[in-house]
Amino acid sequence: MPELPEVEVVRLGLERGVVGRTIDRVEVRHPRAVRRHEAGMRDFEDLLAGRTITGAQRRGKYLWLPLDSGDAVTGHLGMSGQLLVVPPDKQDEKHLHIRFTFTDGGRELRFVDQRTFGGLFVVAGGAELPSTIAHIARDPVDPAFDDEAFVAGVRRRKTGIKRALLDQTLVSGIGNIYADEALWRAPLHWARPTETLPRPVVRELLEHVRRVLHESLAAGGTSFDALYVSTEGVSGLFERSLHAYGREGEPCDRCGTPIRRDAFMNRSSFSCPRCQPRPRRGRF
DNA sequence: ACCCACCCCTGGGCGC
DNA sequence: TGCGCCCAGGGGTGGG
Repeated sequence: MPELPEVEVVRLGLERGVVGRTIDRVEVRHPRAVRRHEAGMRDFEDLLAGRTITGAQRRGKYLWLPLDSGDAVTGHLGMSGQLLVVPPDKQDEKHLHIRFTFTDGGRELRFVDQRTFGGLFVVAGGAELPSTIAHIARDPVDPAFDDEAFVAGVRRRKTGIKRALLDQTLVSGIGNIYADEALWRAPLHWARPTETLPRPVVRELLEHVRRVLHESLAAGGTSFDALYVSTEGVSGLFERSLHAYGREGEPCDRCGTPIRRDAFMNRSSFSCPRCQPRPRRGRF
């Protein structure tokens, strides 16, 4: 389940592995892997053949590769998407959906996705910021992220704090794992109403978000269910540093109380019942 | 303008 | 051993 640190690890791999290279051919093997591309998968293939990749960019969990044509190959890894840079003679992965070969005959770029929640598309003139993802907010690792606008935005919402953290139009890059980890560190209960949070508390929470994202990035990300790997196929090591996510029944690292799991938003929320007590009037 | 439920998908784990 | 069910969950969409 790639979130910001995992996607950033992939972006770094793309920067090393495909930037500056010229695409020879693109082969789409699964129609659903090409998303939001009106003209269809054949057009996707045709637009990319012969183009040179000039960069590797990221906003939140979205990635894009600007091309010398001014277009951009844009994509989201969804739950299980992988962008692998592998030797051409390596056996095809079971869920290999899109293959990019290059004019230099070197390593291929492969989009592999078991659950097909992810996908790629070409955005015309999207080299700067693809229009399709213009609604995605900057992420907390972005130097241009506006902390005070985020604080004000959170306090304007009428929702629970975890919903706000997961809202990619308010702040991007945070998914279930890092939301739970930041809330554990804060510590705040996931249902705490946003409008009751004092400014300094929101600022502090933002710092916890930043810190956990940076720490995870330094560890190569979290490979909780082995579906996330780098472009080189390497798993991240941050799972061993998680305090809340996936630790139901295990003792809280702060107070020893067993971590609880709540069903929420069709997913799980992990928290410490003692450090993160339920608010009296929470937004569940 | 904002909030939220629903749906897309596959494989691993588990109970019977 | 096999079947069916649940779970993982980001984000687009459409309804309220």
